[in-house]
Amino acid sequence: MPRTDQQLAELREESRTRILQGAMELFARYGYTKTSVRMIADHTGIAQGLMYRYFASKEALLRAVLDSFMQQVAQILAEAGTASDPFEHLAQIIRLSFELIQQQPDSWQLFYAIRVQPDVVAGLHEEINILSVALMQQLEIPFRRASIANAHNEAAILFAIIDGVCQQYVINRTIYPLQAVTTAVLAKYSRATLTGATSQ
Amino acid sequence: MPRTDQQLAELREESRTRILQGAMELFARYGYTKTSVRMIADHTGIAQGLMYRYFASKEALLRAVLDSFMQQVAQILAEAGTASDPFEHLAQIIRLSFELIQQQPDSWQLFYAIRVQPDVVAGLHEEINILSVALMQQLEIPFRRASIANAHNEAAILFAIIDGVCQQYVINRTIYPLQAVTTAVLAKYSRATLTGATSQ
Amino acid sequence: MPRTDQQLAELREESRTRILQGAMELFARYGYTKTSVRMIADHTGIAQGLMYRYFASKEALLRAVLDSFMQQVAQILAEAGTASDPFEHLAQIIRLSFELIQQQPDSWQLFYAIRVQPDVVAGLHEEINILSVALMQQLEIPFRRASIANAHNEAAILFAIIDGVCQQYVINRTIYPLQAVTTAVLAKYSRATLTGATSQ
Amino acid sequence: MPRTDQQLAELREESRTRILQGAMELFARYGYTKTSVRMIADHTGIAQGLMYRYFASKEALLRAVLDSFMQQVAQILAEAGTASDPFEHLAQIIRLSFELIQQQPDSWQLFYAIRVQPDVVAGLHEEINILSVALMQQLEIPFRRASIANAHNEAAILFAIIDGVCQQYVINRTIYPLQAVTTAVLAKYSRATLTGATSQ
DNA sequence: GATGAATGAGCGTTCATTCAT
DNA sequence: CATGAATGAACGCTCATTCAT
Repeated sequence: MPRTDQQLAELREESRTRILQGAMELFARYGYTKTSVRMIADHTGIAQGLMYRYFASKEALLRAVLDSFMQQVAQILAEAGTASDPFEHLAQIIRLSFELIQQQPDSWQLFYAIRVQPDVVAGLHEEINILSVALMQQLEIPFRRASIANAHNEAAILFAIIDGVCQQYVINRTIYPLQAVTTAVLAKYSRATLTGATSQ
Repeated sequence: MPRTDQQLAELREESRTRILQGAMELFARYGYTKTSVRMIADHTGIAQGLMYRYFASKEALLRAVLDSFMQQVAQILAEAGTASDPFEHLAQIIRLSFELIQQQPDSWQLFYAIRVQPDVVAGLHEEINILSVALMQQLEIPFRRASIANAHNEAAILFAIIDGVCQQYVINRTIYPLQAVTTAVLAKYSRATLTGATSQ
Repeated sequence: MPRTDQQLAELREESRTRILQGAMELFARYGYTKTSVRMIADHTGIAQGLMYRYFASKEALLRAVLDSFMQQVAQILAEAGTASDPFEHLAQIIRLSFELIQQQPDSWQLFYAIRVQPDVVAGLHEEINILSVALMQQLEIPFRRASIANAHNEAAILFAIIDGVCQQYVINRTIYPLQAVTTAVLAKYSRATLTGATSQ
Repeated sequence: MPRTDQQLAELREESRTRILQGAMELFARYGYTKTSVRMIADHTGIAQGLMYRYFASKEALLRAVLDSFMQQVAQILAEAGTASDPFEHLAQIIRLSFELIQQQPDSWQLFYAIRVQPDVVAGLHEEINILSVALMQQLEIPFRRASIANAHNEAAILFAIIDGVCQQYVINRTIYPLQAVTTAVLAKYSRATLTGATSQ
């Protein structure tokens, strides 16, 4: 008895997700280059050939993995600013960012690695830029709401801090003092500091 | 008649440099993995086999490329702090960093790519860490001399800013507003701001 | 529709056998070193890469070839001594040995070549020694049963004769008078000679 | 001041000998395939290119090495038979053979390895055959002088014994009981045994 | 839809040989 | 005569991709 279209669609969706999920894990753990299609097949329990029904190539799979990751990140950060107080909003974003990096450092490492590699995935650059711009705009909001001068540049600098700290952490997870730096960054972006108390 | 020792040494030095230089360019442009030994040979105009007279392996070549780069960077930054005024010192370091990234963005891109890729070169992580620590210590000096509280964390944050900004620039050279950000960072680390004038 | 497990097993078995067989022929004909993986692929009509699904390396393939050969030899010689009379037993072994060398001289040649080459295959030496010792022990039995003095040394000498003759034959198949030598060896190890009739 | 022709000839001869000697050592120690031309150059202290002035190729060098070895062996064995008594003559040959193998097992191992390898050196087979035949003829003499029946086959068998024993020894130098086997072979070819005393 | 055996281009590397000096 | 840097064909091997079932 043939399956209904819906059943087929579900089957497809499940396989696709399984591959995507498994690839994400392995790419994150071993890096894109060192992860072979066979490894993905073994890890996910599907046949090698099947991957090519869902993704045109290994590179396309990487793209899908990164798309999924970036979408996730975009969504999480979009939901970040619930605080009405702009300084608290800022603090939330900072805290959230450093939590995210701790939760799945491997994925971020993959992202960072691909991001600096020119031309590994055609067209990915643009997407990454879109994400970056979106994040920076998110970041700009609280500065603007707090009437901080030069909100755009402030956002760029905070973005750079977060980026830089996250990357240092990812590279050197055991040693990097993420807690201390988090505290320091929060202090630097506290109401007291930003509104000009004597010491920052 | 055999060549003299000096002729030989010159010949060797020239070939070695040519390979190193060409490899640097290609690694930076296409990434380590996507650059094949054949490509290096073709690009530099030497035979494939010759590379192995000067470098034990493709990996050793990468190491040499990175070592050369890191040594250069370490030296430049070590000579950065000539100003007696700690705030000027800070400004010098910031300016210099952003100049360096503009001067050879390809090399930095390669460096950033390798840095987040675990295990591409055995033992390289340690070297990179040593460099990072050295740079952070350089950065700490002016904060300390300026009697800024929590100099260590301040250095970490400034380091993150520079790292983050440089990486953004490298990824998106044409669009990233490096000038504006430089100015903003300099303002943020000016005497006026750090010693607590009303607005930062 | 995926193949059934049995179909798969058959497919695999056929490929494996084909590679093993082809490798045996080429190794025997050209020697291990001069036989390239490409040659084996071309000769057997399979793709180069496929070999590595069945054998971990070219060396592993050689090992498999030799193991298969040695196992065969060990089994054949183990079944050699069916005669109740020790002298007839001896004669059977001698005849059988010289028959075997005629039946597959190439395989023996490969075996002899590898045997004198130290370190071509790690750990193979021990296996070869085990086989040698086993064969010598086989050889010792009839001497002992015939109450010949110094059976151990007699076995060593007969072993050397067989080895020496086989090797000469293999090197120079067209010219070496294997028949005549076989007859002479049989005479030397006949009951009459061994039990001390006037002439040997 | 130009050198005289004779001086040049001596220079040539010395270089040639040096290469030949060094190659022999390395071929014997590591085997032909595993010895690179560079290794020979380093070992002998001459330039790589120089080898090609004296030998057309690495293979030609091997040929020369083996020629030299075979010639040496032929000469030694030719001088072996000084005893007037044919049985003593036989004993001398046997003893000498087993001494030779102990003196330079590496060289013999090289010889054995090349000998069973088809086509490694073009035309070498014939030379080896010539040597074999010469040695067998040497061996035949005492049998004939002792009026042993079937001297030709007896020589073939003794030749096989020596060959087999030497090879076993070479393969397994530390374990093979060369002394005991030597004694046993000498006993087997003693006057008493050959002329038909009761036990062999 | 799913399987995994099969393919073959391309990789990093070695090394006998050549050649400018 | 002697040197050793330079060459490039060939090696063993990997792995993204295809295809028969």
